[in-house]
Amino acid sequence: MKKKEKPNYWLMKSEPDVFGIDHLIAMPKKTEHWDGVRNYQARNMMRDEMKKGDLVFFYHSNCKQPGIVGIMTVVKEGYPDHTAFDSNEKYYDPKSDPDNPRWYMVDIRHKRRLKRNITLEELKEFADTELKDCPLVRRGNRLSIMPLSEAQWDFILSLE
DNA sequence: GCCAACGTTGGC
DNA sequence: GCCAACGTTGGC
Repeated sequence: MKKKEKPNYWLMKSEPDVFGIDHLIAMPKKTEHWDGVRNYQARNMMRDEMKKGDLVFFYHSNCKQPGIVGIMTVVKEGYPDHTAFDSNEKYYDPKSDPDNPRWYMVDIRHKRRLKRNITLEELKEFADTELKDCPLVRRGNRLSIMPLSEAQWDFILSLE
């Protein structure tokens, strides 16, 4: 009998003014490719580790009230970020060659909003306990995609 | 391969 | 808008 694999858990940041959860919900099938990531650590996670069916928190960054606003799911695994090849694109990178792409993305589908937003301020209260290993609540963290353990995921959801 | 300079992220 | 923290670049 085939056993269903457990999903991995992630958190992905985006600026609501640029692409927020409302933008995702407005997309056809509420699905969009997560382009524009130009950081190697985040790239590696999308290219190598994110699997179809994985669950992702949608985090709003660089805004009045940063925090987690919804849940998404991975619907397409890592493939080359074509926006890096197009000089008209904001995230154009001449060093990314279509024959040897430097940047990758995944496709993400909206699952649901949280019943209420869980703010960074609130999450920081657990920086020394339940979330002590989570880079999100550590000062100076700039990683736009990060993995969460199942325990961290469950804990955050329990705050909802 | 070191490291200073620079650019970007993102909370505040 | 400020600025700390961090990643990347490039001279040496």
